[in-house]
Amino acid sequence: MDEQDTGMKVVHLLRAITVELDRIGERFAGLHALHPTDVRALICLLDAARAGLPATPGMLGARLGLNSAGTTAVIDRLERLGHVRRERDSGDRRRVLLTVEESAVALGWSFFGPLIHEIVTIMGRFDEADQAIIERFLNDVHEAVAQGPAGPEERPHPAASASVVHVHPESPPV
Amino acid sequence: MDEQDTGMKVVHLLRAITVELDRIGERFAGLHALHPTDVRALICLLDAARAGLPATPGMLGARLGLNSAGTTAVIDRLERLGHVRRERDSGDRRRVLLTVEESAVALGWSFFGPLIHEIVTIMGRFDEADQAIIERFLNDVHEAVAQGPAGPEERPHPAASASVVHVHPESPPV
DNA sequence: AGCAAGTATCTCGCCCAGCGAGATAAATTG
DNA sequence: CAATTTATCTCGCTGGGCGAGATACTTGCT
Repeated sequence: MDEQDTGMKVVHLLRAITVELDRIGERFAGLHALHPTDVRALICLLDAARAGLPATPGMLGARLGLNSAGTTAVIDRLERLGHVRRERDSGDRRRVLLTVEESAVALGWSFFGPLIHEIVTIMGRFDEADQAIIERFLNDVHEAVAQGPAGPEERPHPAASASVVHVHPESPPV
Repeated sequence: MDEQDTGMKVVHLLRAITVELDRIGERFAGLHALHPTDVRALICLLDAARAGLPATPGMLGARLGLNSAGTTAVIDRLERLGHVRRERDSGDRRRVLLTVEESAVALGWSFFGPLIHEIVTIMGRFDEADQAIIERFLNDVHEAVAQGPAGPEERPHPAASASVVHVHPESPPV
């Protein structure tokens, strides 16, 4: 087999995995009366919590590519379901801090736990050297996708990039 | 480092890659006056075309988890933009066959081409044995995610699963 | 053949997520 | 302490997607 072919096969596998993970997220959303956006928001808030960073509506909206109105709506929904709580920051009283409730954490684990366990198991079937190779590969891919395709096409603010995007009326393909 | 830790690191990398690929898809959508759903539809149609399978609205709607009304709307939008064409199946005249126009294929490559090239390049930096390991790993992960998390929870029709999902009013989290 | 049942797609009317614009409240600066 | 900046929320609107039903064609039954 040619190296290019293996490369393309890997590209398609990565895309297929992405599609499936999206589908799983949607299923999770449907099962718990959430919208896909709400799930993304929860993931974002849990990431922040794990990293020990304070989560605010502003940061959440930027991360999700929503404007302030939409962000308020997402938080309203999650709060109504009891998954997050708003608290005024006592230091800077303009800010609202978002904390995820225990229920949300448990909810996430109950759904994604088995899948995570499965992937850890798959990793366990490789010896340490091979695990290192896999990790290196994924790291490289992550770096590649993190800086976006087609090189630095445009990235005004690293955080709030998705809010407005210019549209080329008719960009001639290739 | 402990094996579990490496496993979890890989899980987080996979999730991060998924998030970034989603973001890239959204950016692509915004740049070309498409909705995320339209992009997913194009990917789906291109996959079918590459596999040599006939694409119909029914199959597309099932794949995207849309009902028939939504499916019609997606196709209307793509057709209006000149990315797909409807053709009556001469054999079974109830059916409509969808063909993607050259413009759509070129469009996809112009955006995702560089990213694909980058990943192929990354793969090229590994020797053949390591490439095989990476491919095996991704294959295993793909199988794991393809059959969904938490085992066979429910899958009435393998195709049209996402259309209706039962909601447990309050499933107690583990 | 001819009619009932099944299948693939489309039309109509509604709901609600997200957007743009603007309001409010608190911190910072001169 | 007024003016400006920052963080969040409220209001009205657009449009993607849904449920229900219509339409057109195929297949099965007698």
